[in-house]
Amino acid sequence: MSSSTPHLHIADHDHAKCVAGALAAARDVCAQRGERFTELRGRVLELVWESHRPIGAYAILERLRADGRSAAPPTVYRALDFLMSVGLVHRIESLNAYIGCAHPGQRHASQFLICTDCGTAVELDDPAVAGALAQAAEKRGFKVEARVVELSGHCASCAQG
Amino acid sequence: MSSSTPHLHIADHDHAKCVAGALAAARDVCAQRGERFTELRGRVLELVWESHRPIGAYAILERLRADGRSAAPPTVYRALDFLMSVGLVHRIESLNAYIGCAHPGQRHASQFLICTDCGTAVELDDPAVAGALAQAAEKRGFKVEARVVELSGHCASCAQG
DNA sequence: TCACTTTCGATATATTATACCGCGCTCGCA
DNA sequence: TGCGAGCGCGGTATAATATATCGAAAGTGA
Ligand SMILES: [Zn+2]
Ligand SMILES: [Zn+2]
Ligand SMILES: [Zn+2]
Ligand SMILES: [Zn+2]
Repeated sequence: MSSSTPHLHIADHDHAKCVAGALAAARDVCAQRGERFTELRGRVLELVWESHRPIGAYAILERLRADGRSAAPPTVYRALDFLMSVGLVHRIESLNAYIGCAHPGQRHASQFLICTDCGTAVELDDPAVAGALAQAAEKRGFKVEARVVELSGHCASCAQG
Repeated sequence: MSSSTPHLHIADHDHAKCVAGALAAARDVCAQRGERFTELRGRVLELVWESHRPIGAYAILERLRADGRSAAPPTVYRALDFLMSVGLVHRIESLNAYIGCAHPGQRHASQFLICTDCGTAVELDDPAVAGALAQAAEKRGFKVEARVVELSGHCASCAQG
């Protein structure tokens, strides 16, 4: 009910393939890094990829419980922390929510375009933005370790679909 | 104790003047917009400007109580919401904290450089960054309404002062 | 002074996140 | 094949951040 999906404005796509691809990439990344891709971690990643909208930790928790599984907040946060540590999930700071990484296994910057109408978040890896940020920081002698770049507004479809 | 100030790496400056300037600008902004700059709002703004480090809502709350004033969380959040609504304070999403705006009363973009060593946050209004972001969004037909740009790392002084 | 609006005090509660403990499974290795 | 070290996870408790709501007080304009 509350979560009946507003139209997904991301160009139509085969979302099952989308999720399968994410899970396959996850297996690869973990194998390469000698990390364990457990059943729980897989399920949490799957839930994060349920849509292209950022999802909150407690929403993930509810879905785990709906699976019949016993779960508490640490269950979710541990899995999310792991998935973030290996670069499979990003945290959206302005929403306290999590989203699957669009470029798993690749070194990349990310910038998010978050639609406040349909809720979707698109991850960019825009070199001009990354470059401008790097220059701005360097100019002030600042050594960057982490970047949060989140633009909120209206996606192309919602703005005037 | 816990909050004994680590060295402030912002180039030495007369911070009293810094705070006084912020309060004066605040009066102007509120007068221009027909908003009331109450004693509480002034005190909260002063506390936000206590240093150039982002400060949490509950830290502000403690200081209000230390003044002998009765205060609860809504006291602080109302004042912060007001100050943000008139552009005198920014929220740092990646820290759940608040900082005084460096360009009150002016239309500006802002990007923050947050030092994880000394805690200071510097607000930039870098046109190249703003331009690159605007272009990246426009290219995808995205209408931007709000921007969160926060780089964490080491400031020039801390990196190798 | 009176009606109206805004600000504020106060209480309760929601939402997001972490600290900690102990068990059992996995995996490397003898 | 058995064993120990470490990791992942269930479970409980609690911390940290934020909002909903209501009524009283104070400012505002007529
Ligand atoms: Zn998809
Ligand atoms: Zn949209
Ligand atoms: Zn100053
Ligand atoms: Zn520093």
